[in-house]
Amino acid sequence: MTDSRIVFKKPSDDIDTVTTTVLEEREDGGNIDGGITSSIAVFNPYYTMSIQKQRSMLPISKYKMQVLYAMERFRTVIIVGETGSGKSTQVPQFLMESGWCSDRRLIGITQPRRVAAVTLATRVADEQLCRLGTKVGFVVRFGGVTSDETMIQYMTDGILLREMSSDPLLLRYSVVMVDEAHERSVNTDLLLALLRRLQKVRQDLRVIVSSATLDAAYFRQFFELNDGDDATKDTAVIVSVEGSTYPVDIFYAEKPVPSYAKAALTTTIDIHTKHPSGDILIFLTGQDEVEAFCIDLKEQTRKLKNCDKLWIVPLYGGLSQKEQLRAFDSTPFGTRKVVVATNIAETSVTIPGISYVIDCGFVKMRIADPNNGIETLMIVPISQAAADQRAGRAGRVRPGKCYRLYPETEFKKLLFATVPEIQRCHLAPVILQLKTLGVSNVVRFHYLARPRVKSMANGFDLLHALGAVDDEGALTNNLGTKMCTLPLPPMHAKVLLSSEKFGCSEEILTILAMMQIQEVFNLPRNAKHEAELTKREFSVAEGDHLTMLNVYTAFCANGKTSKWCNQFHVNYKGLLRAQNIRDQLIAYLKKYKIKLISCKGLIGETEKIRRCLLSGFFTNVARYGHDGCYHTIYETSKFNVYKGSSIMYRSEMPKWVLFTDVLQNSIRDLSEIDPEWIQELAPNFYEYGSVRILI
DNA sequence: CCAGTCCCG
Repeated sequence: MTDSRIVFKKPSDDIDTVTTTVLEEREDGGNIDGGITSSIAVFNPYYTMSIQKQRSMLPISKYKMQVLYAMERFRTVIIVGETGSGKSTQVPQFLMESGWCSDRRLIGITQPRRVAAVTLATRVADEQLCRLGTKVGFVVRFGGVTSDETMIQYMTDGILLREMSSDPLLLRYSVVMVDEAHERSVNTDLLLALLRRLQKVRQDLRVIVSSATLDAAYFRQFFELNDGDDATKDTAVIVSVEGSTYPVDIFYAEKPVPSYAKAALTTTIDIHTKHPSGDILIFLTGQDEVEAFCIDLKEQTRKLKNCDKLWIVPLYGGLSQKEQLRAFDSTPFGTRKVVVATNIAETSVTIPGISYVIDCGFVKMRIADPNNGIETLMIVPISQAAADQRAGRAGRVRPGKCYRLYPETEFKKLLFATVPEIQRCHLAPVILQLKTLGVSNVVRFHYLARPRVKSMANGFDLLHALGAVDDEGALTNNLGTKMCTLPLPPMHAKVLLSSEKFGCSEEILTILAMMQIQEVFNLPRNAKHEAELTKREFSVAEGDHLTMLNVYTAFCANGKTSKWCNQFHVNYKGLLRAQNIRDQLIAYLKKYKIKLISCKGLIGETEKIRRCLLSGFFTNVARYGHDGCYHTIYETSKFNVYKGSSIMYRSEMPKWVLFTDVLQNSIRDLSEIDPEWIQELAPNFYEYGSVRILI
């Protein structure tokens, strides 16, 4: 441990950047005094009060008049407030109560996650003393509750993007509020850019940008950027940073710590004696590590005598809801809760009672290589902003401490902010989305953050090779427009749309649904060997995609029960989701009049399926090399095979494979292919004459 | 030995 520490300040300590900014106007300077006080909200401390009293106690309530004024006066209003300030629940109610729905138009609020849309709508319906789905409703992928009476509609951002393709002017809405804009996901970035564009033709549309951080200036600049039309030059910023932050002391390790578990328990933090109260949140990069760490903690607990008991909670997305909720349980007296989490605890889940955070400094992130377009799940250093966000989790109920398992010198080398997703991901889906909405020049579109030119070219190359766009880059009539509508990434959509031709749409439908879930098998550490054996039973020599088909078929044949899934270590939660997705895709196939044909029992059964997969995944093919690795055709990358792949059970590795998932340096979800098929199915993608291996 | 980030339609 070094002496270097950084002290997080309370909002009220920092007069320059926080308390003076209440409402800024750009045009006429008619400031309204916000009168910020330094009240700090903690984890719903008002739960004993009436709902109306609780509402009035929220920090945002003091800004009600400012919000309403700004909405009258400005077309875009940026609201900055911490989680817990009440902006997501209160602002829509302020607007509804002051007549913003009187012309039967809706206030729409977008959320990045489905659960948030549902829980916010439920809460607001409670506050309005109405049944969910009447005045207040929600819409998410697999359903929703709304009616003719609905005035406030919570939804996922994906739903609103989709709605824009059928109603480009969003005429149903008087106000659209984009919540969690600071997360800078592809969807929120696109929505903001599209809404800005829409404001030019819909003068009456109000946009609220809701963000938890102080980069309001960036959003404001974006909405005001003069591109020859200054009708959009009216934006107000309301900053209400009061939320729930207490000071957090930061401690750095002297040198980077290689082993999370040992370091955290022995050298960096003395969990048991030094600190009087507060639970501990530990950020690791992967689920596997989370489980391993929990086992370590168990060992420690056994060794402990005469000190705090530790209570061992893993938290990651793969857990069932019930298992996730264990992280919320309060601990018995004298017991300290230790939550070991993936980055799920950065955004999706907030655990109350945390006073200590241990930050490993890394995160797993999906990143596309702009050269070959291959998306890989990589372990990368976090940004300074992400490190501060993690630290902030220690200061929600009382002053806290954060231990960073790396030196301060390393912290200073980190990127200031996380690169927005649109600058890291594959752009083919983004291009399709914009094309659907009639953005003709996708390259010159006014992005919130401009993607790299090379990635853009790569996105177009793929869409062209798939047949979704023509030589001019315009959507092709049949394939292109259908691909835009399907709730699948472009390569997956291509596979589905060509499945009838290959005579195996029934099987492909199942495989694609299974490919949308994260893990097919659970391999618990305590029953690893047994789980391996049952997994082997399902495995097919030709590869993982046929294995997925096997699992789903067996799941259906055995009554789709959780009991069966547990017995065979199959991911029940995932399979139910696969079933939902499958049902939704069937509806699209009916709409497109694509017949459900099965190849079961026919000659060349698996060949049909693998050819069909290749019709969409021809960019992801690799050849087995003498070095025991798989190499892409132009030798741009080489990979190991993920040890959980079905083909690892084979005595001899297949010479050619297609892959549909990449983690770090390993390809996962492989199917064996014949290289002859590549030229047949993607005649224009590779320069066949020049590639010696294909001759 | 290699290693189940997180979400959206």
